[in-house]
Amino acid sequence: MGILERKERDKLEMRAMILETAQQIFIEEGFEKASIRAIADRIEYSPATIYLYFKDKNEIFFSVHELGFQRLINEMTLAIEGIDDPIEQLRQRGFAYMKFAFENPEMYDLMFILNAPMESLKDSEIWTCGHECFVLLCETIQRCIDEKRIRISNLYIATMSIWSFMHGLVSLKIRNRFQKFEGVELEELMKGSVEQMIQLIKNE
Amino acid sequence: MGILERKERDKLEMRAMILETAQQIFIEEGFEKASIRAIADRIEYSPATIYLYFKDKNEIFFSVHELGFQRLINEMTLAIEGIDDPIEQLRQRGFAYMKFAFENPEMYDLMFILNAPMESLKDSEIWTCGHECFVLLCETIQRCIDEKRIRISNLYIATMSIWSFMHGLVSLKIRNRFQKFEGVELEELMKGSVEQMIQLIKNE
Amino acid sequence: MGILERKERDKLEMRAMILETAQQIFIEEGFEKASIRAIADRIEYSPATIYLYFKDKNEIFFSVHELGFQRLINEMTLAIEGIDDPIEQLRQRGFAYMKFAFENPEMYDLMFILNAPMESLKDSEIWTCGHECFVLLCETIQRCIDEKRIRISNLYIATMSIWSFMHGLVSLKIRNRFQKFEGVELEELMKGSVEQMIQLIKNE
Amino acid sequence: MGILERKERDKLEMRAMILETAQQIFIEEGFEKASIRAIADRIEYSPATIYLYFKDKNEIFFSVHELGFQRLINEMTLAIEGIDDPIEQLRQRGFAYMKFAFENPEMYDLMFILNAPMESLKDSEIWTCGHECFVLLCETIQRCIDEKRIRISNLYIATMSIWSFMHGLVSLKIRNRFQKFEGVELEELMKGSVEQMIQLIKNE
DNA sequence: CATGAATGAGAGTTCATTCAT
DNA sequence: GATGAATGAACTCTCATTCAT
Repeated sequence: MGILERKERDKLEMRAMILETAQQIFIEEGFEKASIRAIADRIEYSPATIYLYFKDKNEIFFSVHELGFQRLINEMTLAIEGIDDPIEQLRQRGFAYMKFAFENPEMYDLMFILNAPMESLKDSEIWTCGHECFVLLCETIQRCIDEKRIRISNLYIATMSIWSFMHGLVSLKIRNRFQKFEGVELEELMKGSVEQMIQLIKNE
Repeated sequence: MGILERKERDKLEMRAMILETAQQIFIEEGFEKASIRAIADRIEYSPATIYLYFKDKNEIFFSVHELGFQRLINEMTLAIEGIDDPIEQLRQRGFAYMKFAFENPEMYDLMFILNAPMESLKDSEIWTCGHECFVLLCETIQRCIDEKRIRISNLYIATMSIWSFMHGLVSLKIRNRFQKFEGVELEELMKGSVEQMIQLIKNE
Repeated sequence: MGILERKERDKLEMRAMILETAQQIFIEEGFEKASIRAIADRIEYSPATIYLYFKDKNEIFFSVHELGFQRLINEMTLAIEGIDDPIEQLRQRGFAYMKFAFENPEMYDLMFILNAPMESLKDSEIWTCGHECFVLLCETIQRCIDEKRIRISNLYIATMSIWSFMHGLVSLKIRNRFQKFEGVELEELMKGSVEQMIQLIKNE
Repeated sequence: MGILERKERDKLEMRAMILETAQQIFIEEGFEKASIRAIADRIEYSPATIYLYFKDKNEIFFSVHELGFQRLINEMTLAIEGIDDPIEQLRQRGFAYMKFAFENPEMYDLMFILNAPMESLKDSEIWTCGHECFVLLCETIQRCIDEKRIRISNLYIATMSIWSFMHGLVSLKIRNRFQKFEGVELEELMKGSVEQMIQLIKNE
């Protein structure tokens, strides 16, 4: 029925609107400021309304962080379009990851640094969205291994190392621990580090 | 003179006491629980008194995180005692860093993840304590470079890369993003990654 | 006619369903948990629908408490089946009352303690269901008086006294004011009190 | 020191003021309306201030109900002044209890009907204030028993029965379940019931 | 020096109820 | 007849901070 469909669509739109707003607020003002009330104010609904669409605050931020992963997954997929060489794929995905983090630092925070979204995961559940993103990285690395293009043979170790390296880079930057490097064209330096890392793991 | 000196000494002692207590509380109960009132209660002074010694909460946590750095610097100094080989120094310092993080996760949080302590830095100031620690790492790496033991020649890039890698490892663990690896002897895997990293950067 | 009748019947069925559900919920989870939404959820209708059948929450609880009275009246009727001696009837009805209260404490609450159901009574109305139950007690007591089996001659005073005594017993228990007696086989003590009361009012 | 004493006194006065206000509000508007905010508004302090003097809402209402018991105990003590005959003491204490309940119905509610104050008692604690009041009743009854003035020999049963009877009377009245008797000079009838009860338990 | 007292601002959440559709 | 959507008005409680004394 057209009516049911429309209602369903409206409902989804409202959810999307809440999520979009929540996202905006903490991108602009940080996670701490993103209270239920603040969201409600901005969409010009009452706080109670929010609870019609989400169980509690954690559910909202878990959903927002899923949105973030959709975007990141998208970026990392686009990043290798038309590229066949697995090392080049790795490089491009690394840069895409960094770019995402710098363009959306609050979102990156939520996705990879804050405790909040993980706390809303019940024990039985799994960090699905994080996993999907992780799989993308694994694919590229698996190809690198299969084609003997990198000097690491264990997939787990390779993935963990590369991800950790990338996360360390961006999170130290985001949380302002790279002050010592400021003034030296920090972002250039970071890109240089990624490049260096690739040179190191590359076979020959 | 004696009087002034005593006053000065008293003041320092009080500061130290507050810091020690603040440290205790959030090592035991986490950052969230370490409210001004909680600290005041434990030292049996009033909250207002704390403001005689510290400008605000962030300043306290900045100072506490300095304590953390003293301990980390100590660990990293001990780690290389009697070791001359720079690569071995690097390995031991890496493990010491990891050990510190896992044994003091709340402190590591404060030192390298939380925004709070950095927010108390005025623009003119510098992250001194972080710097000292950083310098230790630089020394080892500089020796590695000088003696051509690693495949990186730029000190900045080398330090940034190695530190990022280490920080990524421990912070993803602390913030629970390594769920995918759980069950695979996570800590073993992490140590394996560090070892792998050393193999990669080592010359020959 | 048929249509109107059916509609009328449907309406009554819906009311009954709502009441039955409301009753269930607070028997299981207590008065506090029995929100309009909780009822609506369980019957799988919307909260708004409930307002088509009941003016407000109090009216629902008034009706539910009527259900309770139906059950209590039933118990008190069964209690004297085959018993002719009015004193014995009194005893059995007393025990039946106590039993009902202990087996349905939340319902007893609603019937005799909570304000909610009485608040829905307009001034002109009368507490009919309470009255019916009251009448049963009066009948037995009237017989006791007529046959000179008790030492009280005024029906009002006798009824008020006996009911008050019974209600006092069970309500102090339900609301946890008998802590001092805990450990002394409280329920035994209470039955002893009832028996004692009967001995006291009995003639000879 | 005078200063310390004054401060101590001020503190106690503030506590008393909060309690007095809390009491007023729910005497005037009922327990449900007696929110922390309502209290704060009336004393023209902020809600947060209340928490400087009381741990939480339950503690306030527990304290208020203690005040009530002080008053009740006082009334019940005065009630027997100059009276030696234990039966007469019992009568006077019964009337004093009833009078208290009718003059302070909301307070009686809190003391003997509402769950709230009991919930704030930890398991280890005991309902001290209720106990003290209870003891008064016991004393009188014990004397009645010792002097063989009543037809009950078991102190527990006697106390439980008499208290229950009295509580039943006043609580059914307070909670509006005596509608059937309205118009018959309800309060007279109730006093008649008390008198009747005394006649029944009296020896000879 | 130390503090008791106070607070403004804000948090998340729940509920009975209404009304256009 | 039924309801989805919405809300206003509450609720308790916590916190960093200030200031007169």
